[in-house]
Amino acid sequence: MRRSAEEKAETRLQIVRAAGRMIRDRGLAETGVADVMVEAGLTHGGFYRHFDSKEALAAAAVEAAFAHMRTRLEQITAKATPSRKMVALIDTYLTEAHRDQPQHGCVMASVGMEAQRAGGLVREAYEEGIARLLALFAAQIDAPNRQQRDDRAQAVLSIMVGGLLLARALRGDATASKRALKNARNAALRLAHE
Amino acid sequence: MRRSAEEKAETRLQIVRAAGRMIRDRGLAETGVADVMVEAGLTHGGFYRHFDSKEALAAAAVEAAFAHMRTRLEQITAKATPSRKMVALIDTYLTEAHRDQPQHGCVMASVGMEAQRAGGLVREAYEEGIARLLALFAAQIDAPNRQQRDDRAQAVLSIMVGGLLLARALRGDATASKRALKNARNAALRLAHE
DNA sequence: ACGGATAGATGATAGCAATCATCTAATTCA
DNA sequence: TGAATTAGATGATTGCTATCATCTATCCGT
Repeated sequence: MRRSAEEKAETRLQIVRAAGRMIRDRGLAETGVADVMVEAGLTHGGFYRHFDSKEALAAAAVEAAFAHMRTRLEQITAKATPSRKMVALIDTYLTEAHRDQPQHGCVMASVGMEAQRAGGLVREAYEEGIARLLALFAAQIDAPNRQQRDDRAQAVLSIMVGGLLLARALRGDATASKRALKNARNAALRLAHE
Repeated sequence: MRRSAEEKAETRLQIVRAAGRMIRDRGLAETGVADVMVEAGLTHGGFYRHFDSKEALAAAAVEAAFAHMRTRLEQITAKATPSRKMVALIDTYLTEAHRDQPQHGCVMASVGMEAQRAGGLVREAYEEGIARLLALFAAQIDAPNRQQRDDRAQAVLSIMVGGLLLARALRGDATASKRALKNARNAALRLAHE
C-alpha cells in the first residue's frame, strides 16, 4: 500500500521517536528493530525502506532526542529572566519526573557509555549532541570570557548528569534519591554562578 | 579433569575478573558467556559449574569490581594526611588513565544505567556498591554532622561520575576532554570542602 | 590404590535479532 | 484512466547467544 511522500516522512518520524523512547528506556542492545516497528504501529518488514541499518536508526534517534531536549531547554530559557535562565535549566533537568522517565529524558544520562561504545554514526550523533548542549549552557552563563563560560558549562553538565544517575541508582531509598537531586541542584547553582 | 576446591575457587575468581573487565569495557549485553570463559582461559562448557546464570556472573562481577575499587581507594586515603584524604580520592578518580581504561575503572561510570535496567541480582549489587562507595566518601569528609557529610559525599560522587562521563564523551577533542577532568576536579574539591 | 565424585570440554538445542527477497495494494503522473 | 512505482507486509535466512546434556580425565576420601 503505497503512501505519499508526506505520509512517508510522518511514518519515519514515528519510527525515530519510538526508537528514541525505547533506546533510552531499555538500552541500545535491548531494543530490537522489530520492537521499534511494532511500537510505531508497523511490522518489521518495512524497516529497510526507511533506514539502511539498525545503526542508522539509532543514530537518527540519538540526534532527534538531543534536538528535542535542546528545543525544550531553549523554550525554558526564553521564558526566564536573564538572571534566572541558568536556574531554570537546572530545575528542569534535576526533577523527579526526569529521574523516573528516562525514555523522555537526556540521552547522556540514559545511554551515555553505550552510545560511545557503539561507535560509528551513533557515537558521532552522541558527541555532536553533547557539544551543542554544552554550547547552549555556556550561552546562559554570565562570565567574563569564553573559556570561563565553557568551563562552567562543563562543570554544570557534569554535576547534572552525575546527579541524575545517582538519583536513579538510589531510587530504592526515596529519601536518599530526593536528596541526590537536591544536592546536585545546589551544587550546580553554585558552579554556574561561581 | 577434576580440580581441588582451592583450584576451583581460583578459577572462579579468574572468571569473575574477566567478566568484570569485559562488562566495563564492552557493556553487559555485548559480553557473552563464551567470551568471558575464553578470556579466563577456559571453554564455555564449564561455566554452569560455577554460576547459575549469566545474571549471577554479572552480579558477582559488579560486586567484585566495586569491592576492588573500595580497596584501592581505602589504600589511597590511608596513605594521605587527614586534610588531603579527599583530595587524594578525587585525584585518583579524575585521571586520564581512568578515562581511557573503563575496564579497570568505576562501574557506575561504565555500566550505570545498564546495571540498573538489568534488574535482579545485578541491580542489587550495583545499588549496594554505590551505597558503600558513598559511605567511604562520607567518612573522609569533614563536616559537623552526618547529614552534611552524606550530602557532600553525594555531590562529590555526582560530579566525579558526571565529569568522567563527559571527559569520555569529549575524547575526540583532547583539549576539551582534559578540561572536563580539570573542571570536575576543581568543582569536586569545592563541593567537598564546602 | 581404587571407586565415587566432579571440573571442565564437547557438542547440541532453542530462541532471538538483523537483514533481505518477494508480494500486494495503493498512489502518482503521464 | 491506467501503468509504473513503491510503502509496507509476509516470510525466510543467517548468525549469534544462553543454556544444558553428556563425556572424560582427574582428584579425594576410604
